[in-house]
Amino acid sequence: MSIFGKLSFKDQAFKLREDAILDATTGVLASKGFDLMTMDDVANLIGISKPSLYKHFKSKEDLVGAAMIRLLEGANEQLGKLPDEMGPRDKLAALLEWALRVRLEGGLPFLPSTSNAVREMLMRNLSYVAKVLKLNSQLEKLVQQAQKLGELNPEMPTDVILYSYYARTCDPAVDYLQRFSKMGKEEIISQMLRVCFEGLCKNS
Amino acid sequence: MSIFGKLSFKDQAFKLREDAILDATTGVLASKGFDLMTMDDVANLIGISKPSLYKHFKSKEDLVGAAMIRLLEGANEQLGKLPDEMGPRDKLAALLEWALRVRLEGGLPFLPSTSNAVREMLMRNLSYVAKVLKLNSQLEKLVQQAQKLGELNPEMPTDVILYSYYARTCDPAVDYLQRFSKMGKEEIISQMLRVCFEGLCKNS
DNA sequence: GTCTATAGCTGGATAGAC
DNA sequence: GTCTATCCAGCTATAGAC
Repeated sequence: MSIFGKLSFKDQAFKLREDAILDATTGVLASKGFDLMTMDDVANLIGISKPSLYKHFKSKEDLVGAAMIRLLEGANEQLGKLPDEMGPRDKLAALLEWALRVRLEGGLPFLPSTSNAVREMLMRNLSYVAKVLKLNSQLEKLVQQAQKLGELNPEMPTDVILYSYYARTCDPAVDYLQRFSKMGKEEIISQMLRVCFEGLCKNS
Repeated sequence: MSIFGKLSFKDQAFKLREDAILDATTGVLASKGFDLMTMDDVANLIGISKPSLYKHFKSKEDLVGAAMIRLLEGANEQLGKLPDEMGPRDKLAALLEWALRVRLEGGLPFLPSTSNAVREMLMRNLSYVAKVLKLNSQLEKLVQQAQKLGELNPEMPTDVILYSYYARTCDPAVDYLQRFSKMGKEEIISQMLRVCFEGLCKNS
């Protein structure tokens, strides 16, 4: 952020390295989860030593928080890209599709569905909380609009829809399908979208 | 299992103590998850020392496996209780309802949705795997029957339905509703059942 | 800034007395 | 079988040399 052109190289390099660290963190988190991820895992994966890692992020909590924040920023950006003429339900579907694709390509699930402790840890990260709240209010509005238009069930409480929507972004069925079925990524995504909106009953 | 009446008292007492240990294990697992659960947690909760705990279960993996096995046995028993005249879809709904009620009352989620490592650990427990396979084959049959009858979407792959069904038993939306909504247990259960079978769209 | 080395702690598992 | 006391591995985080 220097006003001198000279330093922006350094800043850029710094940013690149941080991005590489966050990539590695994301990968380890996706495969082992927070509790089993060690700082050595991350450091070794990018070929630096643990103390160097601590120069960039002052704690494990801080590091994981940064990875989650980057994910939320991606979601936010994705949401902003959607054309204005798109209906609210289609916007929700498109964002879910994006989240599932990220996961299927080795990224993180949107929410730490897993553990209470992880959730609480993230909630102590004010920067993370701010981004969650921002995204949440956008999504809540979309759900309400969709309900008014009859695109989503108007008789269902908004929070039931919203939380169930979040839950689909980290649905374990995705992992099972990826492991035990012959389906490809895109087919898994389209099936999950269908299950989410239509349920298990509907005859098409 | 002695053939002498005398010893059955001892056996019964032993069984009771093991049940108490498994209750405690279940409670700790439900609140902290596998990785953060310590043997001290369990031992302290029932007022015995760690070595005593190890007399009953030879490792943490063994202990958690036993708790999961007891849960699966409960599910199996529940399934067996359902009247024969009940349709396959209603049976699936009734079992899901039971699983959600167990969870809302502080029990364990059906699947270890969370972690890869936990799943692999359980898969090394042959007794657990046997029970999973047995339950799975029953549920798969029910899904197929329901699809034939048109009670569940016949055009959807059976494994998509089955895995999504499993996923609903550990749906994080339940936790969020319990924490952030004013809904009671029974209302949460009925809403989750509706979301599962009807999806987020359907107008009732 | 990067490393090697290590402090400090926690938690699984066990030895050995009673 | 129950305990106290302890071992040992692995992890977060840091000290201190270069």
